[in-house]
Amino acid sequence: MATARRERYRKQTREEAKAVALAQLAESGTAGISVNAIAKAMGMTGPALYRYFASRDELLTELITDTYRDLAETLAQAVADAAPADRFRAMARALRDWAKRQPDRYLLIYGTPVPGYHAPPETAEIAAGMMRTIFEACSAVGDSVGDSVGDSVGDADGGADGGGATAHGATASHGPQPLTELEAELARHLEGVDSWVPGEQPGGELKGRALRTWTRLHGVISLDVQGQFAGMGFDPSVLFEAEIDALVRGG
Amino acid sequence: MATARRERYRKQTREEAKAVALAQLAESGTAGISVNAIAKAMGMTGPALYRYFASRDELLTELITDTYRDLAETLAQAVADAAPADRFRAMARALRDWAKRQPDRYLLIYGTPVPGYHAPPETAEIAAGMMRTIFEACSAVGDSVGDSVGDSVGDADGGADGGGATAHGATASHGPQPLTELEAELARHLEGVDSWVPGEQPGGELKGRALRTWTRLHGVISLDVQGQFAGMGFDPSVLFEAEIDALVRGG
DNA sequence: TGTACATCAGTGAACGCGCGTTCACTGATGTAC
DNA sequence: TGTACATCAGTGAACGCGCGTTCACTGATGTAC
Repeated sequence: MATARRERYRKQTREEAKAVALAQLAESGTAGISVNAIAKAMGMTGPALYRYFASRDELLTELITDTYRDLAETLAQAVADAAPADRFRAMARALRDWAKRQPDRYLLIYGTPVPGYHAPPETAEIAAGMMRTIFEACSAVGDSVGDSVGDSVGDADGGADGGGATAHGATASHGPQPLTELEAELARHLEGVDSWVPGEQPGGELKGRALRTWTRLHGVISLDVQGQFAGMGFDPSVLFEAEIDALVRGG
Repeated sequence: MATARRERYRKQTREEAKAVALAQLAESGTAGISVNAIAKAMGMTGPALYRYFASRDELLTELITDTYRDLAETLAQAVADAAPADRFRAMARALRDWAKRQPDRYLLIYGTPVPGYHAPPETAEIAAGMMRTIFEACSAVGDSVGDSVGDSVGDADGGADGGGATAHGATASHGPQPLTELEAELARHLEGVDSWVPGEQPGGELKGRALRTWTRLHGVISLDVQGQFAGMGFDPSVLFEAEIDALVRGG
C-alpha cells in the first residue's frame, strides 16, 4: 500500500529526468543529452539516475517513443474533434502547431537520425498509428471542398473518390482534379506495396495522397523549424496554408 | 618557387583532412567529427592538424561552405546544360541525385542544425547564389509544358508568366493553372519581402513558386535521405517525379 | 505499538576513455648570400 | 656548389574536462510479526 507512494515518486522522478533531457536536447542537440548533467540539474549525482534508467540509450528511447505517442495522439485528437470536411486542415495545422511548439521534439523524430542509434520495434507500431490518422484525414478530403460547412458523410473506407466530386468551393472554385498521369502512376506503384498500417490496406490512390501530404507538410515544417527561413522575412504559415489548399485541391 | 610545392602539399593535406572528416560525418554524425581521430586516420598526431586548421570549428565551417558551393555549382551546371524547357526538371533531379549520392552532406546543410554552431556570413552569400538558380529554373517552367522539345525563348527576366501560357503538354494536358486564391495571397505576401538574392528582385509570384519548389523537393529528399521511407517498400523516385510534375503544372 | 528485517534511493570514489587545445621541441625543407 | 639562417611540419607530453558506467556503502522507507 505505502509502496504506492514510492512508485509514484519513482514515476515522477523519471518524468522529471525526461523533462530535463528535453531541455538539454533543445539547447545542445541530441549529443548534449548527458546522464550526469541531467542528474546534476535535478540536484542529485550521476549514478543515482541509474536507479531509473538502465542506460543513456534507454532514456533516449523513451524520449523518442514518448514523442511519437504524443504527436500521434495530438493528430488523432485534432482529426476526431473536427467535422469531416475540416479534418484534413485540422490534421495539417495540428501537425505544424505541435512542431512549432516543440521544435526539438519534432526534429528528434523527423530530423537527422541519431548516429548509431536504432529505434526499437515499438516505434514502428506507433508510427503506424499516426499513418492511419493521416489516411483518415486524407480520405475525408473529397467529402467536401471549400473551407466550411460540409456534408458529413462519415469516413470513406479508403476507396478512390477523386473522380467526379462536385465543385462548389468558396474560393477560386474547381474541386479536386482527376489524377494526372504521374499521380496515377504513383498510385499504381503504391498499390502492390507492403502494408503501412495493420488491418485492411487503403488503395494506392489514397496511399499516394497520404505520401504527398506527409512530404509536403514536412518540407515546410522542417525547414521552418530548422531555422532555414530565418532572414527571409516572410510568414511561413502563409506558405503552409497555401500548401494545405493545394493538397486539398489536388486530392 | 620551390615553396609552391609546399603550398600544394598543404592544400592536399587540408583536402585529405576534410575528406576524412566527411567519412566520419557519414558514420557518426556531426558530433563524431574529431580532430584527433581525423589526424590518426591520416597517420599523424592530433596537434599536427592545427597547422592546417585553427580549430575544429574552422574545419566544420569549411566543410559546410564547401558543401554549399558544391551543391550550388551542381545545380547551376544542370540548369545551364538543359534546354530551357527542361531546366526545371533538370534542376530538381540534379538536387535529388546529389543528395542521394552524398546524404550526409545534404543533411549537413539542410538537416538538423549543429547545436551551438553558427554559420559564417559567407554561407548566406552562397545560399543566395543557389536561390538564384532555383529562380532561374522556376521561371523557365512556363516557357513550355510537356517533357520534351520546347521553344528556347531564353531566360525570362523574373516577371510573372503563369497566366496565359499555351497548353500543349504531351501528358494529361492542361498547362499551368491560373493562381488559386491562396497562391495569390502568398504571392502578395512575398511581394514586399526582404531581398533573397542580390540585384533586382523577382516578383512575388516567382518567389512563391520557388518557395513551394524548395519545400516540396526538400520534403521528399530529406525524408528519403534520413531513411524515413525504409520498410515502406516503394520507390521514392516515383513520388519525386510526380511532385516535379505537380510543380510544373501548378506553376 | 514496537521490533527485526528487507527493500530501495542516493552518495562518493573510481574506472577508462576521448575530447580540443597548448607548448616546447626535433627534423626536414626552403631561401639568401 | 656550399654554407648560414629562417620557415615550416610534425611529435610527444601535458592541461582540464566531461562522458557513461561500476561498485561498495550509508540512510531512509517500507513490510512482517
